[in-house]
Amino acid sequence: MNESFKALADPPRRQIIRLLRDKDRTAGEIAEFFNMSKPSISHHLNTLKHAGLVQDERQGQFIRYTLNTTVLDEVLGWLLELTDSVQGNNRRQKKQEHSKSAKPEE
Amino acid sequence: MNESFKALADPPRRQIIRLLRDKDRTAGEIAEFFNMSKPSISHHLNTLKHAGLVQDERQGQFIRYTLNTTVLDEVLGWLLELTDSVQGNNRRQKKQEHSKSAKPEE
DNA sequence: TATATATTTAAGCAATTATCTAAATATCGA
DNA sequence: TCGATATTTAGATAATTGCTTAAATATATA
Repeated sequence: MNESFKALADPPRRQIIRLLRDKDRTAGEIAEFFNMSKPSISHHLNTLKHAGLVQDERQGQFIRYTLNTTVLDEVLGWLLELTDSVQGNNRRQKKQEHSKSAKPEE
Repeated sequence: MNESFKALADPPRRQIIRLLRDKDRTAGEIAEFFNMSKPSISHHLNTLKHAGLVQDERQGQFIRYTLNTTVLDEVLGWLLELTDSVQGNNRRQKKQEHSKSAKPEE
C-alpha cells in the first residue's frame, strides 16, 4: 500500500500509468513520450512494477507493459473510506460524523 | 495535484488523515499517536496543509486541524478515471478499450 | 555466429525528505 | 506581567530519490 502511494507520487510515473490506461505499450514506446533517458524510464517502470501497478511480459525483443488496475482499486478504496466512506455521508468538507467500518489499517 | 499525491505518500501523514477523518484534533492530540517528536508532526501537518488536505484554525492556545476532503476528492477523481473511467467499463485488469473523456491532464 | 536493437543493471551524484534538538512565538491564567 | 503550556521555526544530518552515462543482458536476424 505504501509502495503504491509512493509510486503514484511522481509525475512521470503517473503519466506512464495514464499512457497504459489507453493501451499496453513496450518500454521503448513509453520512453518516447518522455524527455528522459531510457534507463530512467526503466527505473520508473520497475518502481511501478514493484508496487504492483503494472505488469510486464517479454515479447521477443520487446517488453510489453500493462496496467494492473487491481492495485489502483486498493488505493481507491483507501481514499473512498475517507470521503464517501461506509454509508450515508453527504461528502464534502465540514462537520464530520463518520461511522467507522471494520478498520482497514495502514 | 502532485503535492497532494506526495503528501499522501508517507505513512505518518496518511495516519494523520485517518485520525482527522474521525474527528478534528489539535496538533498535540495528533502527536500523541506517534512515536515521533512534535516538531516532526508539525512539519507533516504543514505538508498536509500546503497540499490542501487539511486546514488549521487557532483556538486559544491550541491549533485545531480538520480534514479537507475536497482535495481528496480530486485525487479520487484522478484514480477513478483509470479504473471505472467514464462509462461502461467492466473494471478489473485485462484487455482495455477505454473511451477517452475530456482529458484532465496533470 | 556476429551485429544490431531493446531493455535493464550498475555506479555515481545532486536534490529532496524525514527526522532530531534547540530556540522562538503565541496564548492562557495567576 | 510572569511562568507554564502548545505549537512552530531554525538548523543540522542521514536516508531516499531521480536522474545521468556506461556497461551488461537478451533476442532477432543476416
